[in-house]
Amino acid sequence: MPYHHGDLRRALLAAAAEMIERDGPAALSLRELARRAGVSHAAPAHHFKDRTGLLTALAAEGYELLADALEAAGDDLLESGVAYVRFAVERPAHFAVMFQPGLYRADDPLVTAARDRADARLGAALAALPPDGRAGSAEERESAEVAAWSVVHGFAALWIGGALPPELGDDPVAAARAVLSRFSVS
Amino acid sequence: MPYHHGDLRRALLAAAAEMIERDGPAALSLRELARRAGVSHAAPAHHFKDRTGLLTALAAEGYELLADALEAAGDDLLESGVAYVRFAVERPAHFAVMFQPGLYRADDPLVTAARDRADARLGAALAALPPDGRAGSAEERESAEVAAWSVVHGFAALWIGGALPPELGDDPVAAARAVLSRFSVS
DNA sequence: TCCCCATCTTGTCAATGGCAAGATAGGCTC
DNA sequence: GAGCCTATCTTGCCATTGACAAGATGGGGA
Repeated sequence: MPYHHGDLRRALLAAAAEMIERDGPAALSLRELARRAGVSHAAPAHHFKDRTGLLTALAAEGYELLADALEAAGDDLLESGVAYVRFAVERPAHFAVMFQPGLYRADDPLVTAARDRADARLGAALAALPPDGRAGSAEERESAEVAAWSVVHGFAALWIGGALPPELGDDPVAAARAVLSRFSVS
Repeated sequence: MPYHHGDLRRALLAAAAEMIERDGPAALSLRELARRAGVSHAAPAHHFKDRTGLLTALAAEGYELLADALEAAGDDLLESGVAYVRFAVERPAHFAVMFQPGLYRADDPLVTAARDRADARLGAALAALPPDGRAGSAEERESAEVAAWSVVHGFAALWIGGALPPELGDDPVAAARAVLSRFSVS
């Protein structure tokens, strides 16, 4: 084992995601991460400063991945919603950290930049709302966009939390497509 | 200060909710709780066994409170949704714990009983869907119910997380009413 | 060749959760 | 009213953790 790990930062982030996915953000231990990576207990501190710093890096990475997923989905509203859910289900650790701003430094430049990118993609998809092009007042439009975002986010959160009825099946993406396609705003 | 606190269990639960509301479930410290209640560091263990036990009690209390709120809202779908959001905003600590099953013992009898009660009330409100009484297939009905629940839950989660645009104002209940009233399923 | 600095290690400290053993007191029985 | 019984609370202890300080290592550039 070389003195220099070579890719410790990435290894720590991956191990952290795995650990959070299994036992939640509260169970994340820097020392346990270090043991898994085969380095000393103080090595992570050099890359992330402290525990909050690691979670901050995870959140930034999460927003980047979410932006990528939304970008790949294009401007179609339904496909963007499905991509949002797929991201949440495939990266539950990132998702859990991202939407608990108290866990990390939400005003970190890397985080805000990535979040802005994701928000822009989300806004572009929501611009397709309503499909027929008729727009009401600004308040009505705002309410409709928030409603659309809420369904998608709520479905993802409830699925991850295991709160949804088992009748939906075990494929979250298919279930999301079925549920979201039934949604419209008047 | 008497040797016996008199109402330590309730005092600890209240202090825990306050603490979680400020800094999240991860920041909850049994010893800090004990200090605030003016008891020794091991006193909480008698009432809750361990940290997980305290969070389990909080989750059970949360489901009871949610069931109460839904009960007071009656069978009206919109009012039930607003009540759901009001509960989440007024008791963010309970809400945060309840929907992170990894934090507590989700199979605890007190938890499952309270959750069943809340689920029953939720189901009763969702039975009013769709308003015109025309029901499609069982799958379509399931999708519609999950969609309705998802909007409400997603709105509450995003509001608590501070992720929603400030244009919605600072009154979550009014904003929820505006957003949810614009929602319908086809 | 030599030095600089990013990377990693060892050592230490306060705080935390959890367990064990004992002290206290309110209430019940007789 | 005397004595016990048990829920409640305390003191003491240990392993683990996050954070910090100081030092070791070695790759890359001047």
